[in-house]
Amino acid sequence: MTPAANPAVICTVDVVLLTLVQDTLHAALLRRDKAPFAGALALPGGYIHAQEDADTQASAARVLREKSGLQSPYLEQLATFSGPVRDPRGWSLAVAYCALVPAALLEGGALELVPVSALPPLPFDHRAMVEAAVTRVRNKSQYSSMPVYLCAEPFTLPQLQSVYEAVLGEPLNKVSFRRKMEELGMLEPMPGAMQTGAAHRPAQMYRLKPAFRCSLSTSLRGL
Amino acid sequence: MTPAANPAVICTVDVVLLTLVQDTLHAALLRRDKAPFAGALALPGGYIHAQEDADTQASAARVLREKSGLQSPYLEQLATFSGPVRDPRGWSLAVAYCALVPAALLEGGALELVPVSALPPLPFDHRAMVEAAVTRVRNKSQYSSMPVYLCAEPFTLPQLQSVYEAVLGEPLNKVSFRRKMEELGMLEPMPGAMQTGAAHRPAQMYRLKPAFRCSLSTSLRGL
DNA sequence: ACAATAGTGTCTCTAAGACAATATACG
DNA sequence: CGTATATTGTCTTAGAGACACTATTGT
Repeated sequence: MTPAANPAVICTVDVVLLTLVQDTLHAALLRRDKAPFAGALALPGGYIHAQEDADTQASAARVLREKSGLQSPYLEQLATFSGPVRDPRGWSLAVAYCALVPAALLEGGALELVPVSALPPLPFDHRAMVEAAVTRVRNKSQYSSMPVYLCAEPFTLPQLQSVYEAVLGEPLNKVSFRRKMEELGMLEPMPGAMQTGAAHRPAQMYRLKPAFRCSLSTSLRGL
Repeated sequence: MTPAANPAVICTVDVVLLTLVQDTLHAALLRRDKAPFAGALALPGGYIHAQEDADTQASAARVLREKSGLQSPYLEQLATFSGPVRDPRGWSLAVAYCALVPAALLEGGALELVPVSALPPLPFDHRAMVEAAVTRVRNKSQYSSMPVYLCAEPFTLPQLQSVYEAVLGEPLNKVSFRRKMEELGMLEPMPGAMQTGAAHRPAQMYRLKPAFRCSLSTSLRGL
């Protein structure tokens, strides 16, 4: 059987871009300007460009760049959604990616931030994609440093803890949290950099160790 | 932009079928009878059939059925691999699935079982797929009941423990293991069924509770 | 000096692992 | 009865959370 013997599959990528606004997870939505579902809010997505994309991860990065201007946030493959009915144009396949960025980077863009707990009706199976992304982030937050990418660098440990608490939806023990961050070994204090200005003891500023920066390259086959 | 504006992407599924032979993880390989790589050992895989497949999970189940006769093992989406060079025919995309079956079900099939630690050179990026599957199984074995699907029912707890130990590659504490199985709550003892015949106390036989049988339907969007 | 939050030391409690005692088959 | 493995009870130990104490800033 040759490729031509099968009707073409519509191949796309969709990006669930999550960020934290006022201690609440928000998904970035975009108003569609083309059919199908023109005018509706949906996840940023687009066709895979076989001419230019090195792989679907590159497609997702390109889509994100074209639609939001963002260059290289945390970007991780989520899952692939497919079937004959999810897209009215026909049998389609969408590789969903999850991106995490600090909210400050989204200022002024065309993206609309909506709390993941109050999503409007979404076209395709975009709701399932958002739910998969939120589930993934919540799960990985329990044992990994994933939420770090929701935090603008540099940050203090109390700030980072509140990010974890927002994602997990529950308060964390301060001592345990610091022990955990210590043993993950991904953070390094910035000598002399303190968060000052408040009427109390200043907090040490931290940043990701260089080895963990820009995970675009390392997360390719991470799981 | 219309779908036709983009060169067609070659859409396939590949299945990493894992089983346990003599306490060692083995992957099932098949000798390819068509180009590319005709004659080489490779993962069972095939084109997505947009006419007949309800989604890529169905494609994977169909490929498995056609190539091995297996009906409904544990089947879970792993990741999607893509790019211009992985397939000599052109820019391609393969949704990789991981299947787990007891070795007894593979008797007499055309599949060749090879220890995952001694894979021959594989075409496409099939080696990366096997590695992703093994990593996934090892990770999930630490906290889930995934290895149960490598065990033919009914089984005894000592048998199941040895399956876990084989997958994880390390001995487990007997008391902790039984506590863990207890709290996972997926197993039920079969009243009166004992593994007899050996010169020692017989072991209770267990099986999966019905709710956890045939995970094909439940693992669709499991992660 | 006081208020407020950062950072650390220590106690307690829970859960995992080690150890060991008991149970039950076959020969 | 002896041997071998299943199953269960108990002790020990490591890690997580609670609590509280010290540190350091601005007012």
